[in-house]
Amino acid sequence: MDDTQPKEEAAHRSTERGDERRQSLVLAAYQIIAKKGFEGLRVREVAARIGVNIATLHYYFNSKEDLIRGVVEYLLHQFITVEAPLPAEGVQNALQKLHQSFADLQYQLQVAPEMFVVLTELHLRSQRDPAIQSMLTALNDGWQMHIEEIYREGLQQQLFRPDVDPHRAASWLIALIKGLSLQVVSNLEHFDFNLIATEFIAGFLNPPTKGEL
Amino acid sequence: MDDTQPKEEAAHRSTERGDERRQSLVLAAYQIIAKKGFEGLRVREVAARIGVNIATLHYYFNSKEDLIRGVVEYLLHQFITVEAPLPAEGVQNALQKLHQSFADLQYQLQVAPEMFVVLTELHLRSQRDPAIQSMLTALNDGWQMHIEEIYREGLQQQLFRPDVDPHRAASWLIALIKGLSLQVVSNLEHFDFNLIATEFIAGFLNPPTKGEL
DNA sequence: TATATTTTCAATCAAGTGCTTGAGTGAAAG
DNA sequence: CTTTCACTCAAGCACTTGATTGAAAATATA
Repeated sequence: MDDTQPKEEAAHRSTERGDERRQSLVLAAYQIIAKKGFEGLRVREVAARIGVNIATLHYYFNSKEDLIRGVVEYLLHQFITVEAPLPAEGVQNALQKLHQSFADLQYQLQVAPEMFVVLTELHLRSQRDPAIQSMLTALNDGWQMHIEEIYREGLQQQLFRPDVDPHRAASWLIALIKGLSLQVVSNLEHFDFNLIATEFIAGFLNPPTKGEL
Repeated sequence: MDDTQPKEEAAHRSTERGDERRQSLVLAAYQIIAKKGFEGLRVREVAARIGVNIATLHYYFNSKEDLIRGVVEYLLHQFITVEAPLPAEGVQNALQKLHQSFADLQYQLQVAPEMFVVLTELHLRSQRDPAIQSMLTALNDGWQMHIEEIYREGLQQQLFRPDVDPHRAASWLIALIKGLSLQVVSNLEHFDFNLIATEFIAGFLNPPTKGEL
């Protein structure tokens, strides 16, 4: 039996053509959510954007919630893919890794700002939807651990002040990134991420680097 | 003439009873948005919560959008009231003011977390609604200036490193606060604001205080 | 080929959705 | 007593929403 989850998304077998349809529907929904929020998501519009009938959508997704689940999975996959260990071009030390993390995020924020919009939508939804809550938690924890690990590495390499707490430092960084992306996405302010990365990381450096900023 | 704005909210004269009704409707809408987001806001429910007919609601607010405008005004007023200069119990230096700002926010986050939920909802809406966009911008700028001023003060008092840029420091603090509140509101993490305030502020202190953390 | 399965569609439904209509209410002003 | 006023409501209008149906078309399988 392949009932890995009690709630299966749809009662159709996996075919190449079908999987493509599914994916394109999810993508369409994702784009609509990015543009109009969950508030503005209509299954009719999702179907129309692909050029299929509503019933076709309901053939692939039993319900609107199912479709949304697909969107969440798609987003998380996107995010994780980006967050994944960089195509190692030589060994990097902790500092370089931190810089790289900032650079990745800046790139994503430029190239796919909708990702952060939808992510924020999910943040709000997570209050009411335990399923989204747990998925967000998982994403968050993964991110947190990734950053924490870098800080631990940096501590071992004695790059940071010995009193730096990896957990707290990582929490900060994540909160800061979320806040910044919120500001950017809302067009309230634009930031120079290189500068931010440099300054933020410098705040934890081992020898208090005077005048290096 | 008192046509300060072209779009008046409703065609009714201001009476004590009427203003109360208006306010209670706005409050009800605010609570529903906090609980279910804009996605879950129904004018019928707003009216029902107060125990009046839908038509009564539409007597006070020409449209749902009008009602939402009222909510935004209410929220901003709340926020500004909180952000307002503290009941000065003696003169405070810049450091104390920064700590106080953190304390205020922590208090609000505990006492009225919905405020931050709705604020985040507005952040997302601001992409599509220029009116909200400008209101948020105004709020943000006011906040930013307030913090910047504190930093400038602290620089003058030589409390901070001379290379600290007030604008950037304030931007950070605001972004950090927004990120933290997002985390807290989503139940992803809980923070010790006193600790955060201390560490964050310490990062900009003038004599790099070793071992003070 | 014939048979079964998968995919698509037009048409439809019940339950909402924001908003309006027209008829009132009691209190104050004339 | 009549008129005016701010205010309230039951009823319902026009439209939208997520979801379903039954029958075709497309595709695969025997």
